[in-house]
Amino acid sequence: MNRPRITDVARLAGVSTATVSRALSRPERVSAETRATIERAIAETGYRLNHAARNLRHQRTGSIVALVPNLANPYFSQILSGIATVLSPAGYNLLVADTRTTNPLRYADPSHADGLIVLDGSVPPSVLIERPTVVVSEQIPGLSAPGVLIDNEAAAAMAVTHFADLGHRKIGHVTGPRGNVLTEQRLAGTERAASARGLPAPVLIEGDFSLASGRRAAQAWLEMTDRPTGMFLASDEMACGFIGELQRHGIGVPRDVSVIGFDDIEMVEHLTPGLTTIRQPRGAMGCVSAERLLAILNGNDDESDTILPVELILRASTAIPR
Amino acid sequence: MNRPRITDVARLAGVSTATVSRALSRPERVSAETRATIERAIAETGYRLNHAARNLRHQRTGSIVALVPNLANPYFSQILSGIATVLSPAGYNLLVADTRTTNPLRYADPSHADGLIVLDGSVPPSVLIERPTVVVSEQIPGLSAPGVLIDNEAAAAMAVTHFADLGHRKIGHVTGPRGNVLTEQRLAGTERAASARGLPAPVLIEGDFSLASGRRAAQAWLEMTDRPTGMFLASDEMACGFIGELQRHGIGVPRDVSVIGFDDIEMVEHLTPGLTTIRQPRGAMGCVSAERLLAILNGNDDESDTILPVELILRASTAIPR
DNA sequence: AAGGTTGATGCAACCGATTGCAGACCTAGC
DNA sequence: GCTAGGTCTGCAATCGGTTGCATCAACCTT
Repeated sequence: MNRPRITDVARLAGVSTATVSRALSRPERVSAETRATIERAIAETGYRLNHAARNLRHQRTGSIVALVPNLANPYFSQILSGIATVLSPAGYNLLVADTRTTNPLRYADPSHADGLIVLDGSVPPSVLIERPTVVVSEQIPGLSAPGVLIDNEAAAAMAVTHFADLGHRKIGHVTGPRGNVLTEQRLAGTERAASARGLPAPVLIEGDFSLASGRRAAQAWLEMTDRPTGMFLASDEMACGFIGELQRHGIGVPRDVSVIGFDDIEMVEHLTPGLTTIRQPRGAMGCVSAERLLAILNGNDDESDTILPVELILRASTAIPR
Repeated sequence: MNRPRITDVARLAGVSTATVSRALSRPERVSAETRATIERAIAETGYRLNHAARNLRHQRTGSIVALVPNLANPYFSQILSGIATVLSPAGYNLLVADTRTTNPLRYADPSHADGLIVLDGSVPPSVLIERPTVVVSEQIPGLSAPGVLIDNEAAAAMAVTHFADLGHRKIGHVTGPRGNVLTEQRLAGTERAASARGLPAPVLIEGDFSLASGRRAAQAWLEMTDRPTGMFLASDEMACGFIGELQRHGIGVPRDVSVIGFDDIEMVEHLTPGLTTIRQPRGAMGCVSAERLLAILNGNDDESDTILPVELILRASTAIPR
């Protein structure tokens, strides 16, 4: 037995398919009596709407695609989770594409998705102009899509200011890869805040956000003659690597050096010592980006960026310098 | 200007839409000459196939949905990542649904997805019978879908055997919630291995896989008069909570108690001490489950379960008892 | 009572492809 | 020269709904 179609319901209810369709999508356009008959027929046949057919007619797909650089990375999956909370009640499906394994071009196609949420700053803007797009976390140069961002400069300034408040004077900063938007913004904030508090220019070490580069930064720190007492690292992963490597060399955190990270990924709460860090509101970033995209799809959006507030989470990796 | 349709290409090439369609899907059925003309017309119009229309005609969706209990949990996102690697080259879209915020029934519908990969053992089997389904990690009682699983009992036995090898005699086990399939299997393995090695019956503490329940287990351990020297916890999260709480009370790991976790979630490598644990091959579980589902969709599958091997990862949280 | 509303319903075109069937043409075989 | 077989292509139905427009009855106005 085949799946019942709208025709079957219509026949059983003794009305046209048009009426059944209307009873489903705009019940108020159908008389109460007919509606009841139709509902009975639907129940009897076990009819269920074919979304593919409806979507074809409506020239939409009912899906939103999220482009993530690495699905296995918890940083992104928490944003995804926020996106899902908003999309699902709105009746949209969430399609997830890992840009390492999937060609993003595939989803620029209108017959795949109604809109895109881009979590990967390295996606070429040419891919994205075809569909409504919102970018999260990383702005894409050359793309005029609304972004859901944080104020990286102010966030970095918070970290440095915290060091200053504790009495640190010699600050170090481990950056992300040079040229990256996030890197430059966090660096600018670091230098601005240091100068605003009358501290000497921060010592810079280049990293690449990865754990390994944090370890290398620790080596660099160990070799310094005049070591910074407060180290601000542009990602929590680097901070983990940094602390781990120092501990291996008998350096105490925060006894010998205070450390601040960036992101507040889940694990850093459980490190010993717990990592003081800048929390990005990842769930909220996901929610807001989904809301913004839905607004665009509904035709009421203002094109502006949304800046979400960050928070300095105080844990045990920072202390007064000795 | 509207998006070009197959009709536009046909008109420009001077052929029927049927021929264009064939040139696209079965080029060998079209003469080389016509094919060339059509390709030129496609290039000129910038035509791109509408997948929604094709899928409607083919009675398929081109999407596979993954049902996850919690998208923000890295344990699941790594499985998802594995799924994505397989699905994408096969031309399928990956739809992700968080069962906390989405009604799984929505995706039982054939007009939404061609098949399901279920990572949530609590999804009622009635939802799943309608579509080809593969379950991952947790078997669902009453559902006869192929599963991609690990041998939880053997895995637990590995942990206990390791304790025995180190010379521990008094073993404790923090379980998941009683009644859960995973809980019972791991418990059975724990008890079997203990008895096989001639150890006294393990001390049991009930947990629920969460960090907080690991902390509670630590309280319970602290209050014991005859404390187990080797504690095996049924999840890494619990192990984190357990160790953190003990350290807060000045108990050294592995100095005073050795600890083994379960899962090998990413963060436990970076704890101090690094956690000895049972690694579940999450990426592989994702890959295999996707492959199995594709096999079912292509009509060649054998209905059996796939058991993937686990591995005991030795780190610094286990040592010879003092 | 004629004309104007309003509300409920049906007709049939449409979304954009795919495909069974049949016709046109060509070649080869006898 | 005629037919069988093969290749290439087009016609038109189909997937399963949606919706603009037309129709018609009932009710309202004046």
